[in-house]
Amino acid sequence: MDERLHSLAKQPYADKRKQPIWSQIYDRLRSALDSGLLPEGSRLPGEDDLAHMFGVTRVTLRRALSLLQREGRLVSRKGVGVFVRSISVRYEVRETEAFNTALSGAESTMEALSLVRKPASDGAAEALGLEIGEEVTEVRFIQYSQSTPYYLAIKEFPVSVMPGFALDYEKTGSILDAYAAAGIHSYVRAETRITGDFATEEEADLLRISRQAPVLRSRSINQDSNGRGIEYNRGCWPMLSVELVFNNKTSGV
Amino acid sequence: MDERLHSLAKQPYADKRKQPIWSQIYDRLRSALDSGLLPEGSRLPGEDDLAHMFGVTRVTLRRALSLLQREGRLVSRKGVGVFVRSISVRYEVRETEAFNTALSGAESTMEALSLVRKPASDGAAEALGLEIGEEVTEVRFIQYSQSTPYYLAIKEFPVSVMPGFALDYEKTGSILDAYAAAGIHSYVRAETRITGDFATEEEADLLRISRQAPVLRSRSINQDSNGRGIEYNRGCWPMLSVELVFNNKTSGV
DNA sequence: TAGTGGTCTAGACCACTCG
DNA sequence: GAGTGGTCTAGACCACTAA
Repeated sequence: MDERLHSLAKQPYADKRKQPIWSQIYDRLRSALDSGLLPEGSRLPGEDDLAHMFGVTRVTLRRALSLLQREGRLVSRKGVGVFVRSISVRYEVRETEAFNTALSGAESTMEALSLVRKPASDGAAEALGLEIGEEVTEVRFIQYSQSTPYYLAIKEFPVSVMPGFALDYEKTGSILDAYAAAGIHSYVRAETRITGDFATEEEADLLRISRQAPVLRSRSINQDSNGRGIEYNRGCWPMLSVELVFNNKTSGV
Repeated sequence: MDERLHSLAKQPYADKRKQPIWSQIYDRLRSALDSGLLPEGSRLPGEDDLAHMFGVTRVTLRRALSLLQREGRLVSRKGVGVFVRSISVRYEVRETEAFNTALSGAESTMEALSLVRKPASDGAAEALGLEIGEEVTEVRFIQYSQSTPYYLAIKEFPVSVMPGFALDYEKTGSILDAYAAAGIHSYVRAETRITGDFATEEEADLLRISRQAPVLRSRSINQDSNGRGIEYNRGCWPMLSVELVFNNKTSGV
């Protein structure tokens, strides 16, 4: 398959006044990714080799690579190489369903990174109506699909509402069960706020995307049936790998 | 104020093993933008001058500039210069309110770019449950806030539901009035889908952002009180200039 | 015509990773 | 130590815009 990449690289360029060379290289690499010529997880040839193959300088080649990195299709690891990141499909995340981690037809695993008790963040305190300095149980999650990380979340649960959350969650591994153990059998996603941003260094490392890659962020509030705030959630996806779906089933206005 | 920019540029750089020079230049330019040293709409010195001021090559300087351009804080116009784009605040767009153009405390103007009758797009046909080839009235909008464009929209209204839309809208300039003229006095935002993407060339020109700048996209469906699809809307914001807010007022689950 | 941003080259040195 | 990606330089030519 190195040979096929060579033949892709050796084609003559179109008039560069119409489309810059770096953009043409980008197109060719993208087609190589789409066609499976460069399969997910595989390593690209070194930048020196690639630049030579495409008949350009490393600077020009890197311009094409960096665009693919920002899109989340490639990831570079310093001193190691450039790798194809699996992006496959855009996941549909239904914000209005019973649980916000619902995924459309893709097996996914949610893994807790940390679980600590601490004072509520400013955002959580305001959203949940907590006193200053009031404590929450903070859990950090990362979600994988086919071993590719694609979602980060920080959830805060007020200790005053769910004093046993840490134990309940560690025992069952389920947030819904921890809700139930605190006597909460129904809740509603009261508000969701969506913004775009660029990944922080930590987020980029965890999601295995390049720094400065754009991400979608959500901040949401869960309330129990009495309107009491029970969860504040901050989430983050690589921009191109998710589609958020909001439904209103109510009729009339 | 050129003098203040000079003094900002002439400060010595920190250890470049800790933070690359282009990143340090980025930080200084950003602080110049935040502090108002480079006011909105103003033109930056030429790249040759800036590079000389910061003691680096144009290539290095441009790396800092391009990041600010992708963020939508700067816009370059070939043969003219680099300008400060007003970004000011993040607009809150409440998707669940009566009308999706509701803005939080900012005077804004919506301007129709075009109004044509044509076969429904694939997305509209599927979303609104139209026959193949069924006609819609398509209206393209651009929304400004303080003369800065920040929202593009393409709306499709089925001719079968609102045969007089074009005339009604042109007469009143109001979508709600055109709804009413067709006998629709209440409707609901049935579904909204949010994705991230990069601006197309046309979008970048209209929104006055740089090419390859990330954008937030929405695709939404309006239904009348009988559940009939009456509008399909595709919208697009510069990624960093909007916050989308979704509320669920229903209690219980 | 003069000045601007957009592109590209041919080098160079560095920090990092891994065998 | 060898190979990798990350950064930076000092030039150059081009297309575009406006006076």
